[in-house]
Amino acid sequence: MLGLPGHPVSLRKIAPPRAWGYTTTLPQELAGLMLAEEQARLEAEMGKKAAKKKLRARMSELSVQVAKNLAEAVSLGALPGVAQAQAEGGYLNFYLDTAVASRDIISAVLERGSDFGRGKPQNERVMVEFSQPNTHKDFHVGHLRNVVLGNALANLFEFGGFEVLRANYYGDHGIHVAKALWGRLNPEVLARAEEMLGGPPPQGVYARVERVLTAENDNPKFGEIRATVEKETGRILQQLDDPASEVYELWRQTRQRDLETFRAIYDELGVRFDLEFYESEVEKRASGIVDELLEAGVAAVEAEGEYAGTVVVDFAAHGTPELGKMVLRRSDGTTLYQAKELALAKAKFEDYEVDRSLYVVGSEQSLYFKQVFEILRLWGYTAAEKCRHVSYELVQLPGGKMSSREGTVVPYTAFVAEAKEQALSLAHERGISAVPEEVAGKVAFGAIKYAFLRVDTSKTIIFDWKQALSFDGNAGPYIQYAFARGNKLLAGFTPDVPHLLKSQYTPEPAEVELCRIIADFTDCVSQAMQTLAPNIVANYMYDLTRAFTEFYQSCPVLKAEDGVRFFRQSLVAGFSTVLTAGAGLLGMELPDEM
RNA sequence: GCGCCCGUAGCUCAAUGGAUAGAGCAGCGGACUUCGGAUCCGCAGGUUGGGGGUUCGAAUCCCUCCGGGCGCGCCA
Repeated sequence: MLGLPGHPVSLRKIAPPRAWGYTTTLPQELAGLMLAEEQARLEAEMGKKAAKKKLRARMSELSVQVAKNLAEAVSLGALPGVAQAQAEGGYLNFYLDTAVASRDIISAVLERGSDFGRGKPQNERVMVEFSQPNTHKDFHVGHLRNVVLGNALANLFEFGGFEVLRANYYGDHGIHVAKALWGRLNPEVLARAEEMLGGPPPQGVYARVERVLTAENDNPKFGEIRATVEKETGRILQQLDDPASEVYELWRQTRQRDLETFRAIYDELGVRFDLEFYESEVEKRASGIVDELLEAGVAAVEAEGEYAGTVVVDFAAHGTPELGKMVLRRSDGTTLYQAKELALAKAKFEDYEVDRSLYVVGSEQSLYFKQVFEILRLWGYTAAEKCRHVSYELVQLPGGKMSSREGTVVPYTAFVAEAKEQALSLAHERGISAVPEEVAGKVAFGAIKYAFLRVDTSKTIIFDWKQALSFDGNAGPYIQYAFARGNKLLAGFTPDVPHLLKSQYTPEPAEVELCRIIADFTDCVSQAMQTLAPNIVANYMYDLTRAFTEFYQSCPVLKAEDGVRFFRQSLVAGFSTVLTAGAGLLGMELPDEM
């Protein structure tokens, strides 16, 4: 539009605190081009650094001048909605007519309602696998990050127009189960071993047995017990596959009990799954999968060396030596975990015809998933290209890693109970004695979910009770509180878009700012989806809420005269709509009052 | 040893390569007899771990060093 052949002009939104509009850095880019020749000459003369220094002032002067010239050359008529073009420093800014832009965006929100920001149907099916808890082990706050994250991602893809299948994959089989069952079957022996070890045992049978198996202790008697445990857990593991055994029945019952516990947690968190896979089921197909991979030439029997007799995928033979080797079947004929993973992946592709597959799993599995996806690719699944490991860092304690063996995990139930109590006591402090349990729950879960989601997934969360239970400032309840306040301003209000579009009201700066942020919602959600980063939405929610409270502070709504009140109520309604949509994406509930 | 990730204010975190690096907490000082004080406003706090490079422009990209986390198993 500015007649500059061959040079792309990109417009960006003006950096937030400044104004509502678009900007281009074209003047600076042009200044750089215009002085390039001279710079080359100077560089030869005095060296690069000195040349740059010398040209710096002229460069910025020139870009200012170019910006001015361009601003004068722009014909505003050609740019609908733009009120003025202005040179500022080396930037060329296009400012929107904020009154018009504000009315337009509020109207758009009120018209589309809860569909505002929603993507067009993509005609593509994406499976999001998350949570994957192990039965016979405790559910702790580390697992919570996964659930909350996976759920938010699934919501984002749904909102983005994809058909989403939420999948869970329960670890209900394997050595950890055998260990837990041994502890249940041999409580006296376990207690005796713990006596020798001293110290308080950790919570949960699995953790207690695990401690006995790994603790340092020189007592020969203790060594005997340990040897017994090792032998018997091996036996239990085999019996798990024999429905006639007594162990099998115990497994069935304890497994069922744990699955119910998990489901109660998901229910409480407002998370549902479309599909539930079980390791004990998938396992049955694992061996056949290994045969298929052998036949396909992806895997091979190892002839010699430390892996002699196993079935491995040697990535060096397939052009990706950096992935090393992956063993699929032991030399004794039993399969490894990854064989189950591949069997499950095959089912996902074939039975559910997924186009994309997301695996929400901790970052420590990063190499593992590279290997798995590469095997799928070698196997011929084109959808393997669209498999993603959604990696997130662990939740740690100030003293280091959470360890069930050392009894340092923060159990889910204790944490949630504490959060609810905190919500109630804060309400009491504020003089509201009759807080409905329901509201306290929403506030507590809002705080928890927001706390986990606002942080970039690549950052380790150091769990701190005080901080996790902070309900002030940049926290979930701040957002909920604003919503509750906004609600009060909407009693008896009915949106009327045609009327709004005719409004002659000139909004105050706080109102314009709120509108500007509302207008950003669409970009926010698509960026969050594309980068698999729900924290973008969480941070957006905070910005949006902050703009609202500033508006609330400076612009009376109910007390304003009719025309102004109508505009402001429309704005509040738009805010509430977007806030509700964003909260829905994060899996956060917004109480009508609190 | 090799690979991946992280390092931003005292603490916890933001910032599609773009303008004066922003919030919350903690600290200090304030707020209209007006729609809800889980709120708002102000002050103070920064060599973006160090160094080099690329670029008109770097917290962001590249190299290197330092510090921290994780992974590299016939575990799951």
